[in-house]
Amino acid sequence: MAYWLMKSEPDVYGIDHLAAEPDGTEHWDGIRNYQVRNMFRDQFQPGDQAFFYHSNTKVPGIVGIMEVVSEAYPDHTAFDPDEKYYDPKSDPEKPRWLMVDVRYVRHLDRIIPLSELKADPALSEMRLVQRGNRLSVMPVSESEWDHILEMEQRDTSDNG
DNA sequence: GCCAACGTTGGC
DNA sequence: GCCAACGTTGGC
Repeated sequence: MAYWLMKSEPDVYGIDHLAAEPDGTEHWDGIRNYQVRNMFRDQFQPGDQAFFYHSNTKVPGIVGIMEVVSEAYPDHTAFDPDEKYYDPKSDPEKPRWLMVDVRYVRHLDRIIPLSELKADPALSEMRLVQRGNRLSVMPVSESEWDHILEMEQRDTSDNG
């Protein structure tokens, strides 16, 4: 089983949107990056776990956990001219872009902000905290995953 | 809103 | 195949 981190802007589609879906399940569409497409195609498996990360917001950070519940399949939004991420070069006969289904698992007990992830030496190898990283989906190692779940339980109050 | 960093496109 | 121009991402 693999671990992932997947970014979304909460104003567009946040973890509360996913939690409110029927069965907490929705497809993760709109990916138009080849590295991510290849990860979907070659590495994503049902049962994989993923952090839900809120980007482009006041406090960017990890807010919850979801589970991958499908293998990769064609992203149909690429075929629809009315869609924001329409790509005329993606042929339905030979789809260029893929998506996976994910299911809401839970919110974290607290948001773990990017600033805290960046400050933690144990996470210095994460793509997320490295300069100029622009991937919206990236792998997380098992040790990083476990470490972040330990951070979740950490008391961050000043005199706690 | 700014802008650094990066991926993609397309002329040559 | 090179690389400048352009568009996008996303933290700040």
